[in-house]
Amino acid sequence: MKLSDGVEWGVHVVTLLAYLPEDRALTSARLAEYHGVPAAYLAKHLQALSRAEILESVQGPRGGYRLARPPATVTVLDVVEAIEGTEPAFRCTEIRRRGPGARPAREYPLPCAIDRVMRSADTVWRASLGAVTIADLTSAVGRDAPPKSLVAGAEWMREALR
Amino acid sequence: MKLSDGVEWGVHVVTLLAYLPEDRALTSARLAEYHGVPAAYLAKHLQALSRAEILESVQGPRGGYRLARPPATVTVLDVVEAIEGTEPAFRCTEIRRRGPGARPAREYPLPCAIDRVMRSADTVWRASLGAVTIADLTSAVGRDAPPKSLVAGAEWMREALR
DNA sequence: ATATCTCGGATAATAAATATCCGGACTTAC
DNA sequence: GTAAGTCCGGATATTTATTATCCGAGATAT
Ligand code: SF4
Ligand code: SF4
Repeated sequence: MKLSDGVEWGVHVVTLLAYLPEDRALTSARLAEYHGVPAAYLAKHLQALSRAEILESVQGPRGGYRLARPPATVTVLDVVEAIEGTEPAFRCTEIRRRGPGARPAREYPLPCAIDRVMRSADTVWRASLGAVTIADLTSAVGRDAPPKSLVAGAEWMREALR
Repeated sequence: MKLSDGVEWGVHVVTLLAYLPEDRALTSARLAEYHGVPAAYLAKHLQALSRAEILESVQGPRGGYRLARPPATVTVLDVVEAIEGTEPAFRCTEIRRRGPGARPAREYPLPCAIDRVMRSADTVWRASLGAVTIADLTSAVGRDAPPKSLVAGAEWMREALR
């Protein structure tokens, strides 16, 4: 069980874009450069974020990606689900219906006890991620990132916007 | 993000073994037959459960696997971690230390905000799984499995034990 | 109008994780 | 003592995830 690398990238990208001036955008190549990750694969995840209405893309010269809505209305869960998908980590294979004790499907209560436990764990996991917004992250970054890093980041963004 | 199939199998196996008479054991082949899953692969997961001290193996004729401790002292989390491993689904790649804003490692607080969110979600997930024991599952099964299935299961076990 | 820049999607190659199989070591019952 | 039966660990195959490359459609600044 492992989350895709894209999840980390996605959260970072969205957080960075929260610092972007309104009405500007950053190109996928720049975003990849900033984070030091493979551009092609990041682009794929950016498309997913775009489809999920978390980012919006603007084409042509001076185009790129920017946030589609205010950081306070986007949760970490939104980003995770856009990239990783929404189906639960545990998928029942109905193995109880294969063995010697098998019965017709309608005799089984759904969902079974095991599935209930797994689902409930999945639910609290998602709830926990859903309780934090991107706005929360940016304020945390402002609080505990190294100051010099913030300055360098701001400088880089000025440069990237020409 | 997807849990290994072995997790479902493992939970089922441990639950079934809770019904096994003291001082007997079920062979991995029988367990695979009962659940209708590939024997060789199930065997691998059983080894993991054995290493985790959840099952204990007895070799030679009349050997096989049985529970290593009472069902009430084994949580679903124990089984999941034995099979799936204990490391969190989100592993930080330290991408913030690759970009233009990069600083020497000691300037960064650990863990960062994003990692904290992910860790905390992982923690509640595990806590949720850790709150349910195998004993809880067996009583749930007794409560809502189809009666005919229980009878057939008991019959099968009698036969399997010769 | 047009030349240029960007995303969007499809395709292919590579790497990694997962699922499967097999032969050897060990234990037990007789 | 011995032979049958079982687990154990490593080798193999299959699937999935990641990375890289390409071209077309649409948008925009000039
Ligand atoms: S008992 Fe539950 S977890 Fe197991 S196969 Fe049936 S529905 Fe799935
Ligand atoms: S900011 Fe946090 S999640 Fe991102 S790379 Fe650094 S430690 Fe990992």
